[in-house]
Amino acid sequence: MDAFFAAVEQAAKPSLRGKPVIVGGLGGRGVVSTASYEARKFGVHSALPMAQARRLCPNAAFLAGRFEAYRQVSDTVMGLLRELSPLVQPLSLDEAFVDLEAGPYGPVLAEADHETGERLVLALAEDLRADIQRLTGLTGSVGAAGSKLMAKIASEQAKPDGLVLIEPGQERAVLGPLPVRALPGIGPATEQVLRRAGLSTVADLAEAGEAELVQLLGRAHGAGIHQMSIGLDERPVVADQDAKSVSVEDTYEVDLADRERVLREVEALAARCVRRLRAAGRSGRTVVLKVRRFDFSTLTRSETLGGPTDDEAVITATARRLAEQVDITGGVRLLGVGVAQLADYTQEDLFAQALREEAEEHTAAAAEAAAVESEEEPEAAVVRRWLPGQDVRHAEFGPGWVQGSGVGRVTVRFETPWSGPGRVRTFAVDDPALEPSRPLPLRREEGATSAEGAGSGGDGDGSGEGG
DNA sequence: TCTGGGGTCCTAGGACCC
DNA sequence: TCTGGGGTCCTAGGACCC
Repeated sequence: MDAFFAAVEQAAKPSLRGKPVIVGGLGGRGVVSTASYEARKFGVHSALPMAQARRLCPNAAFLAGRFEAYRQVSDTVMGLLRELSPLVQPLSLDEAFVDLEAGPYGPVLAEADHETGERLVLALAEDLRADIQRLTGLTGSVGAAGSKLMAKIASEQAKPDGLVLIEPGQERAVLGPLPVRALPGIGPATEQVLRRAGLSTVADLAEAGEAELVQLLGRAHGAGIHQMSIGLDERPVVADQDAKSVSVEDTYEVDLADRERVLREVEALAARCVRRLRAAGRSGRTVVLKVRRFDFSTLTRSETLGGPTDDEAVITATARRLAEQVDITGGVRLLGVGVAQLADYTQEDLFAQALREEAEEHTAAAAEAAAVESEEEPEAAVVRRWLPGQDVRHAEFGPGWVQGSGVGRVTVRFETPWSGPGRVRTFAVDDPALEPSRPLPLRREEGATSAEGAGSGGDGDGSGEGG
């Protein structure tokens, strides 16, 4: 999908169509997740610090992500891919490999002569792009080729809103002139190593040979890069696999200096991590703590337990213990808690879970009773956070989205994916007529089906982060 | 006003075991 | 009694991807 998150926002918010839109972390330490093509003209791109993006493109709409909406659209698109073949490998919400040979057109493609097969692939791809456009209003780009490597390269060349087919036999001709960075798996560090060795294009890599690349990059990486450089890629398309780890992390607006505060945050992160773990129906054996210090130096500490667990008390205590051992002098900008070595539920887990839930019910009931008796603690009024881009509904004015918020006011634009550009109104942040709402489907017809689905989103709805 | 969040894979050293 | 040789597991770090 082209500029996926930003494109979903433009589809959902008619007033933003044709305008620069930037989705990402809006805090002082945020980075750009996706910039619309209008914003890219100003030099804004993924991973750019948001502060720089604001300088480069001050008139853009800056929005926090709405992952439930992106997941809905993603489900629709992935559904279209599965019509082409059951063998679909999603790489993210907006990208996937499809093995056409494994699908209904496989036998036809195998029989067809070269030219006929090529025409069929092109027709399938154009139909797919049209279906995506029809069902979501968004554009996607397709790369077609004989391997995952070349399909990926082709789709990059096709963007935005295009289709590129690379014929078998043309691999080396296409790859040769590209910069080494075009190969997946070559990032900034590898690029530097290669540049120092005088290798800047893929053709240079092919010429260098496997021995030299292994020398420079190590056994696995070097051999893999060499294979790719000569257009060889035998990796199969593999259907969606179970996650191997689950983790949660937060970067704080201001570095944490206080040990007690760090420990409290670690416990909160561990609780969130456990919620995700359990929502996925998994348990884990290794608990990982991640700490990024004031100077951006990052360390991890881990502990492997005797067996897999999804017990919040166990995971929280382990994370806490790890956090007690790290030096936080100078301050901490990020904390993270993860669980690895995942397994599906075990009997012990279910048993421990039942015990704990029972205990929790007792303590919760007791706490409630105590709270009632001790005549209402002055529960700090939960100040609702209105995030730019967020979906809301007003009792009188209907559905809209938060355009901005500050000094006790929140500005809402009232429009929907199928309305024209809407008008703006301002309210007090605690206006009872205004409430957060779920994303609207981009097309009126679908939605009932795709929005509720079989809960494939896992952590998307229901389980919410509480308040 | 530098540098998110959620992942995957690889490497390397030490412990431990046979 | 200066030195083995694999294999596996654990821990830590780093590169990379979207």
